[in-house]
Amino acid sequence: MKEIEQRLTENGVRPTAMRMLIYKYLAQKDAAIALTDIENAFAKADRTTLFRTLKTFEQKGVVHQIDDGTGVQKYALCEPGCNCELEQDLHLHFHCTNCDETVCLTEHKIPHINLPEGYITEDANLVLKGICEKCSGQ
Amino acid sequence: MKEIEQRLTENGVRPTAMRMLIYKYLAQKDAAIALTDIENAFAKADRTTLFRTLKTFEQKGVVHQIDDGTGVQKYALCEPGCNCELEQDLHLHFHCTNCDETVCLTEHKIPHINLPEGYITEDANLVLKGICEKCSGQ
DNA sequence: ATAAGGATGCAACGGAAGTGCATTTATTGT
DNA sequence: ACAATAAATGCACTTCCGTTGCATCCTTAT
Ligand SMILES: [Mn+2]
Ligand SMILES: [Mn+2]
Ligand SMILES: [Zn+2]
Ligand SMILES: [Zn+2]
Repeated sequence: MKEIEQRLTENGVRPTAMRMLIYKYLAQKDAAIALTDIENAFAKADRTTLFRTLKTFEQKGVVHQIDDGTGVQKYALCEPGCNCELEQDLHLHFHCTNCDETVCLTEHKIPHINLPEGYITEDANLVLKGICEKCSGQ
Repeated sequence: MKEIEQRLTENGVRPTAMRMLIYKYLAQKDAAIALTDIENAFAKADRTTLFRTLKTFEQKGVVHQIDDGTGVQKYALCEPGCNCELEQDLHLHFHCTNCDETVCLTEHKIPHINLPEGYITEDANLVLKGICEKCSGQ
């Protein structure tokens, strides 16, 4: 718990009780988390607070947002040393169509694509979909 | 207009007046189209009809859906010979953060990614974001 | 002409993101 | 310790988009 407090402080996020709980919750999950998930896990807290906590985390580089194509925004903790706010940690994400979970594949970066003249690429999002390792029974 | 009728019929879509107009609208646009766009273009038609038309088109392989990360579903006509319903035409998409338009880059396929053991990839979505050729003034 | 099936229109629902404002809690200066 | 200030939280409400149920209209086949 002390480490969480420190981590938040380092990133310029004031470590309130709520925020540390949310951080802890994110840390113990290996899949990306939607606002609704947190809402269900913390029934007592207000949705707005959770929403704003995620936005604060995102802004301060504690989490990064993931668009996996399901239509709901998900979030995952940034790796230590991840510079996703600078759009330099373009790892890809995998969405399992069986268990509906999305995970970061931080080791797999998005390959560089050569576009025609005139296109200036500033960001990229690559989502692979299929069956995850848990569900494939492998 | 005759060609549109034929195209729809070929794909097993009954060519009603409304549907041909929507097809024509999609054909004359070079960017991906959201339901709201069509709604604005055809003020007289009902949202539901337009919605179901797009779903029918998608199901019959006339259009493919595009998730560009903006949170709104977009659609674009399938290239002749595109087998996107079989998930074999995995071209990438470019979303311009300046003009907010999204285009198909049908010539650029999503590169194959080697995943760890256990992951079975069945589909992929790659969206590049930045400045499009129109907006870069190039 | 009639029956059947498909297309369209109207109304309503639901999920999720987001905002304004009041209230509570923490921080700072005196 | 107290007042002033700022930040965090909670409540209510809104908007946007996708989606569904059901009634009606139109087209097609018998
Ligand atoms: Mn990630
Ligand atoms: Mn496309
Ligand atoms: Zn899975
Ligand atoms: Zn542009």
